[in-house]
Amino acid sequence: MENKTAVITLSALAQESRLTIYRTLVQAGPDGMAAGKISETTGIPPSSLSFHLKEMSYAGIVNSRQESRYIYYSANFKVMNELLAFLTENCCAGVPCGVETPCCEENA
Amino acid sequence: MENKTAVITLSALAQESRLTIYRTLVQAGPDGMAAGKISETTGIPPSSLSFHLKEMSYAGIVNSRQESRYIYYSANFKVMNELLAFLTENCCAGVPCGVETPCCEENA
DNA sequence: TCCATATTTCAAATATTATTGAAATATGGA
DNA sequence: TCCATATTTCAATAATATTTGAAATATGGA
Repeated sequence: MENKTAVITLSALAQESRLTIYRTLVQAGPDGMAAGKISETTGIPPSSLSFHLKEMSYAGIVNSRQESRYIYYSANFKVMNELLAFLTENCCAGVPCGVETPCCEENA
Repeated sequence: MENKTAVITLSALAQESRLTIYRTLVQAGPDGMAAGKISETTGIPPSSLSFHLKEMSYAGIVNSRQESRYIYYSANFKVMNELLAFLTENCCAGVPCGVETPCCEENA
């Protein structure tokens, strides 16, 4: 991951509405949640929500799929893992240390 | 960590100059780097650098200490670990998975 | 096709953030 | 104290992001 890519990914999370949306989708799990339901759950008006989901899609932290009249959005764990790896890269200058941050390889 | 705190932490990283500064400090290691040297290394003018370091300090992702006429800034690994934990919280709805993201507990 | 509903786009206003030269402040050595 | 240098603050500008109602578009069922 490059610096610019990481900034785009981080920016997609560094905003209250979007972080709320992201965490709602993490909770919702791999099947995701329809846009209308996200709006209802978070209290974010549809047009604002759509704006933010577009940003998040562009950054790659969410995926979407259409199902009948609904569009389901879900968290993209693969991109999140890449971001975490980038942020901890060269951490401790290579010295091994104890912390382990498990994340969802299965849903990646 | 709360949603608002996480947004502040993420915002402190979600900007090209600041991510560059942060990664420079991660490379520099626990002893950190003097402000002037950071400016020189990254090409960010002193006044801009000062502005960004202030943001980063407020968010807690960097620490600083004065040494003679120099102020040394260093990455705060503890806060970064807390952020990573927050981002991966409830990941996979509790299902254990294989990815491990080691980070610097020793420098926390 | 027609309708109800789900979602997105548009547009305009508002709010927030970033940039940087110049001035101010702080520090320690001579 | 005086000077050289390190860093921050100020202030004005520029750039970017956020918000949301209304309108447009898309979808599938009747």
